[in-house]
Amino acid sequence: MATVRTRFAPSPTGYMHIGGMRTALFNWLWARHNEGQFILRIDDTDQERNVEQALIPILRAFRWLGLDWDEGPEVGGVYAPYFQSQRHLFYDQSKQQLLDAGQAYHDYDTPEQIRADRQAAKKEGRNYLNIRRSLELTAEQIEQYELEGRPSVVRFSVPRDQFVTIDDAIRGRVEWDCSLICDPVIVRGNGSPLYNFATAVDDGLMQITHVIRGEEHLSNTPIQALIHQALGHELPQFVHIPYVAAPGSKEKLSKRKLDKYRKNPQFKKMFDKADQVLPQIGLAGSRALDPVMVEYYVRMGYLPAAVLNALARLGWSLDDKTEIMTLESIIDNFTLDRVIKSPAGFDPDKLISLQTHWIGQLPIEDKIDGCLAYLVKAGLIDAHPDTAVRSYISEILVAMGNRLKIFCDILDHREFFVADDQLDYDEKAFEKRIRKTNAADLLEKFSERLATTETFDAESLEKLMHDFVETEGIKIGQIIHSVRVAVSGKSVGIGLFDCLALLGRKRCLIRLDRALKRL
RNA sequence: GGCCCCGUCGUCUAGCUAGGUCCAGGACACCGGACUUUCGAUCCGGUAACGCGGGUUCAAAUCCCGCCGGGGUCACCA
Repeated sequence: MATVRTRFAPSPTGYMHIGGMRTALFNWLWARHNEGQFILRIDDTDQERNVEQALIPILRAFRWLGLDWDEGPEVGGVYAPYFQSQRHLFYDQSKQQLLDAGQAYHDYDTPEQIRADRQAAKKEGRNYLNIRRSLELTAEQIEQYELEGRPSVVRFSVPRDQFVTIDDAIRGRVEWDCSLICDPVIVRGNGSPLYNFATAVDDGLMQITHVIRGEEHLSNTPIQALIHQALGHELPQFVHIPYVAAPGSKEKLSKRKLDKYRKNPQFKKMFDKADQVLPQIGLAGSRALDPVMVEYYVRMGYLPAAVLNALARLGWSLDDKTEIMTLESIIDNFTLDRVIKSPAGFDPDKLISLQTHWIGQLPIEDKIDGCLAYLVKAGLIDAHPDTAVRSYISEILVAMGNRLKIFCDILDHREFFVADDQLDYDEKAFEKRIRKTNAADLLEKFSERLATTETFDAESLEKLMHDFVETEGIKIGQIIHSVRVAVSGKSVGIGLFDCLALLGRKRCLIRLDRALKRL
């Protein structure tokens, strides 16, 4: 059996689409599962801008997830070049082959003519089929046109008396009536090839065995199949996987609908989080960074393992139970027959839950490193923390437990890093837990206890609290919330005694005092 | 509108190829309870789905037909 060769062919857009990443992942997975090759090819036939620049975020996304490519940019390969913009020779050759065989022709129709044809078809309510006027031209007329320098495109000549059939690995047998298919333009007036043509030429030349792509490409598959056929290529196995839909919808996830997504309840959380975090770490607002891009997850502090796990579960499953999977396990078990047919809505909540799992698996040192980056960027600690700082963070992380889901969540606990006089108070919490409850008296007394107690670890502090409550003859709820707000500025957070112990006696006393003075 | 694809809890999905063990399983979310300290933490529990209508059959989520619904795509973009 031939070696499995899959490919992902991104257009250099300057960012990596999360749905595209999922497609890339499936291609990579299938190649790795079969010990075949995964090729990265850059579809830049229509690129005016700086391709190299636009490619950086895409390659970075691949590297971040640990998806390596056997052939492609930077690594080369026997089928080089891997940029379509550098493959004109091949396209010219194939174009000529088609032209010579009468399977393609120069079309001299003007855009105006074509537009008129389309409108006429629409008006009459029939399917638009291009009119092959240029085929009626005499040799003299063509010569005349060429002399005039009249522009022409090259169209592939669809055999209108046929049916094209493909046997898709996921959809099964799909058939199209060629008499309904327009002759596609394969080469522009300026000589550059078009997607459907370049793709078929390259997939054939590069010996691609499996074309795994989003279902949205199903409709241009007959054209590619026809071109393969005309070029004498063996047809690759087509694998049309369901596209990734926006959360809670069946619509394809699209970068153009960002404004709409900001209102999507699930996506909204992600946007809000970015709005809150990014300014703190010196990045512009989330306008430049959104959850449709892989970059978002990188910058927010998600784990590759989590994103990989979530992406793999979008349209694919191992069995009826397994949710948590390592990349190795996914590779081992990844088969095409377990890919689902219907669109898969991207679920941010599921991602978070997977992320929570994977971050929980991380060795503490890695967790520290992950959080450190955010603390440094936010200016809360020095760039080169000593071991004391590291172990302080370590203790905080232990106390946080699964409250830390994403690395940037560490910024929700600024209270452990800011100077005592810089601590911000949540005014609503302060009002409710301190001002309204007339907590001043109790806080003062509690403060005295803290000042005199011998040991200041979580356990003894808890004991101290219970003693205090008993001697004062109050309920614990009457004091504990006030203390929390006084020392941390907020009403929620890690366990109170862990919080007090972490801050240490001195800071607790200063903060308690400061809170009292605000009254 | 033409062509094509899809349709199981709110969401991701298992089951459908070889009909019964499925009054449909798991996970996330949600709701509730517990933890005589909060919580977006932890533990426990609960609600919740085979789009509709016909067939075939002793038996259908699973097979057949029709309908309805959703989506993708119709460029000298990829």
